[in-house]
Amino acid sequence: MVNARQAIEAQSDGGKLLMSDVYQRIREDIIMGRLEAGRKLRIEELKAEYGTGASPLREALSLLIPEGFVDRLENRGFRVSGVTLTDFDDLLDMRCWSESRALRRSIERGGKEWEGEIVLALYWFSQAFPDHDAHDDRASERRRLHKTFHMALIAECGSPMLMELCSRLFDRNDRYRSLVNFAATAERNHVAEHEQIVEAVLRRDADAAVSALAEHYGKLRRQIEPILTP
Amino acid sequence: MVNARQAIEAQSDGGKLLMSDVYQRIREDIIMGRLEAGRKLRIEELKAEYGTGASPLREALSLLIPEGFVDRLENRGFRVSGVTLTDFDDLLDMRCWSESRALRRSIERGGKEWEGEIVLALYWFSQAFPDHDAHDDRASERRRLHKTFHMALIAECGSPMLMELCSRLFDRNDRYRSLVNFAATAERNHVAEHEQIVEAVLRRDADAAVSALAEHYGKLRRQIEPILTP
DNA sequence: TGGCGTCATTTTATCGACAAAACTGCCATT
DNA sequence: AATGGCAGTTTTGTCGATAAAATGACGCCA
Repeated sequence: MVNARQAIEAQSDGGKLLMSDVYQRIREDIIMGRLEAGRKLRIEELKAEYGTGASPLREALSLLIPEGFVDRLENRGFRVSGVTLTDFDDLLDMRCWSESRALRRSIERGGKEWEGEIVLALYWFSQAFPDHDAHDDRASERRRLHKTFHMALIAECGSPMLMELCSRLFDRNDRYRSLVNFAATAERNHVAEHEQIVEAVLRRDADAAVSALAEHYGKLRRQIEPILTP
Repeated sequence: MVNARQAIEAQSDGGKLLMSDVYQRIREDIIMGRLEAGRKLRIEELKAEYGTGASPLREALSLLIPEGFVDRLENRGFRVSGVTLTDFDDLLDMRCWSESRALRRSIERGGKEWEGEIVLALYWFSQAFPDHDAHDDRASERRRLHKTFHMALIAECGSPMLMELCSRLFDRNDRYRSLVNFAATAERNHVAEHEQIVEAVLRRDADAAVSALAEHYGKLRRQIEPILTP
């Protein structure tokens, strides 16, 4: 769970705060599965791992608690929050209806430049994809492009709160994505799935777009199920 | 055997950690408007006010950031996040559709004991209300009973995440509620508004319940508007 | 008057230290 | 063999001190 750091550090913008840096690194490490679910987060260990003192660490972990990535027990420290099939199903349901709403409103409100952003984001994502590679920074970059695409879809929904909700749910979902191994992922044709959504969006066919999106999100469910049922 | 420790834990919520206590106090102070929007939160001031060191304070404030109650600027400290009409409208919209969903699902799934909880919560709320009083602890108690009632309505939606979302939105909304003075509040017949919702719920009339709920939430909009338009 | 650099003061972010709590391994007792 | 203390070790939560950054005051000069 260590050395893919430079890329993320470089991207962390303006962060003269030691704490912001460690926050983003821990967050990404949890999302990418480098810090596995349920793992104890001992302050001394993290100090060595992330090269900082206890105060920035504790602040960073505190930020991650309301986001649902970290749990805390009184006098028993921090740990990475768990992943369960029940939680995933809840998440999937939340995502389907909140993004559906956001997508419908974007389709109503979005103009040509919105369409352009989507097409562009899809292009970059599809470029990144064939080059599949389980190596950490590649995976991080792919995740970034994937998120950029999905956020572009709903960018014109007109509600900052709804955008933030979708963003948070997306990141929580990526914890589950990182659980499926790469072979399984390669079975799906991700680019085609996304193209299908875009095609419906460009036709301004909200119903088709929403159902393609739901279908897209639902596919991970079938990959996750065998992993989380013991 | 009930030992003393459990009793204390049960009585003081989140008990032994100094930080949990200060977290809840600051949170409530922001929601109730005792810490007004935009106000600078200097650590030294807070140390005196809440009687603790810098570390618990910074952790508590960090928890409040993702919840949207506190903003942070690099090397410029913390401040209470702002309230605007735009933000309120976004919030109102989010609340209407997320609680509508939660309420519909509760009406589908909830049983007799769910109905009982609602009736009970309404009873306690209506008891607390006529005794109106702008005094702080009364206001806090009324807020608590009001929230208990609304959470009881959606308690059977079956989605922990949706419940948490509604809970967070409710608390953010209460910041706006605390802006309207008590005279204005007294003009409304709060108990009647809530009874109307309950009546529709007990008839299992989801459409009527949802629209009564939306109507209820919308009423604050008219009270807020003159306050936030300068 | 009004903009600008400089210096002193305040405020922030971080570190190291310490008391209290939790965990661990061991031994005696049943 | 299992249970229940008991001491030693780790780990947590909090405090005070300190360097870096921001803020504010003041005088200088156009």
